[in-house]
Amino acid sequence: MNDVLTAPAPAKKSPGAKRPPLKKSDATRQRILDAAAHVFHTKGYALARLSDIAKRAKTQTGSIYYYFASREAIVAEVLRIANERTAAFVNGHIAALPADASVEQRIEAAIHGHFAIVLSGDKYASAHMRIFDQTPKKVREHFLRVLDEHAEVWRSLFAEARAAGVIRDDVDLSVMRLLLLGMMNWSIEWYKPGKLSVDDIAHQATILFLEGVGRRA
Amino acid sequence: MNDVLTAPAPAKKSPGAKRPPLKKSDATRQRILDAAAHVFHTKGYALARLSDIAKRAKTQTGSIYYYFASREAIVAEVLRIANERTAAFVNGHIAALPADASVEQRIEAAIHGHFAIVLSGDKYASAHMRIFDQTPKKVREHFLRVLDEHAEVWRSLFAEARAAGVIRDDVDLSVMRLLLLGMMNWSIEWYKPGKLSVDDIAHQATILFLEGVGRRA
DNA sequence: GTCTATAGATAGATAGAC
DNA sequence: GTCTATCTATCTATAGAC
Repeated sequence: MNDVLTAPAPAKKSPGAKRPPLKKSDATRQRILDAAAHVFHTKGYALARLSDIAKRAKTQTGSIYYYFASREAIVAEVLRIANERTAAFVNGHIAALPADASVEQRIEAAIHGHFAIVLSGDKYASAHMRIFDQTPKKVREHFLRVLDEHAEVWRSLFAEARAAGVIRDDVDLSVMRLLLLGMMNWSIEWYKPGKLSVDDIAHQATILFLEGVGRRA
Repeated sequence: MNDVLTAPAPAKKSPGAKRPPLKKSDATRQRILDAAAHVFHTKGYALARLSDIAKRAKTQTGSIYYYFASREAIVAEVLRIANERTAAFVNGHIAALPADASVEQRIEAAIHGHFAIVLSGDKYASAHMRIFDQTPKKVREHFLRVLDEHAEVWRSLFAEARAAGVIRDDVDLSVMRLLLLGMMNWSIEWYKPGKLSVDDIAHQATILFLEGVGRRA
């Protein structure tokens, strides 16, 4: 179990000096993971059967065990990838800004990035939001730590904003960060593509977060 | 199944003109429900075994079926009670205000009420937050409708605020409502009693919602 | 009304052929 | 590497004694 969680990501060994040859077995493993992310997202962890995953991955239930030691090892890997992608996405949105962007602009970019990955159908990220707290305790505790590491981006963004004097003094930065993340993460529970785009939602959330719904005096 | 969901709450028949006599069987039923709420809250729906519930209710797994037709009937009843209590709590907080309270004050009261029931350990309400989307599809769909009815309080509060001119024109009321509820509901994922009280959190959330984190110009 | 015993079904995991 | 067959455990739900 612990192995599952603490083992580093398979260190893509390049068996020459060339690009990874994309072996057949890697492709199958990938299909299983993609299928798992999809099934977890759709049915939740509890109702996701290995047979559902196998079917979608066009393989057999038994075959899965050639790649993964257990059902739990599959979720763990799905969650690991989800975290990796989410962090990369948020960081990417921030990095895409011009070097002289204000801290408000960077917060806005981070919010857009987070909504984008949560709502735009990345199977792994949406599976993560959906199943995280259905997951076995050990797995959950492990990824709570990972999540906390990734929260560092937000923490430093907020600290910087306060230092720059753009955040009012009577709010607690940790609470604000957690409320903001909650508001974004929960959106998967209600958002249905339609009238409003993901960017619209992100924009509305940015207004709410930075300025509130109240009319300025 | 449908019976489970559409049946009205057991219509406390008073077999005289007196107060309900609190039969023994009612007490047992109540113990089972309380136990179920606790176990659901603690382990999630998927991992909650009828044997866990029976043990905590000091009865036997088989005995549960004297009171409930199925495992599903138990969750349905737990969710029904949770919704009832949450609505009553939020409405109660609003009603406790003086008659001439402003709409901002009523929104603040509603926020305090919602945080209070979610974070202050009401077993039913916290079970609801924790297990809702692990629940069988039919149950979930039914309570989504119930939830939507209860959202009416928030809708009218927001509509009133806009009519009173205290909400800025460039925000979508539905999106605001959903973001606010998400921010509150997700808080159960991170809140641990400690430095900050539930009221502190609610106060911070109210500032965030009405005024935003940004410093006023 | 509450208990014990057990039926019946399901699903994760393993073994072994190919 | 992938398949089929099966073991084993678990859990909901029912039957029937008391």
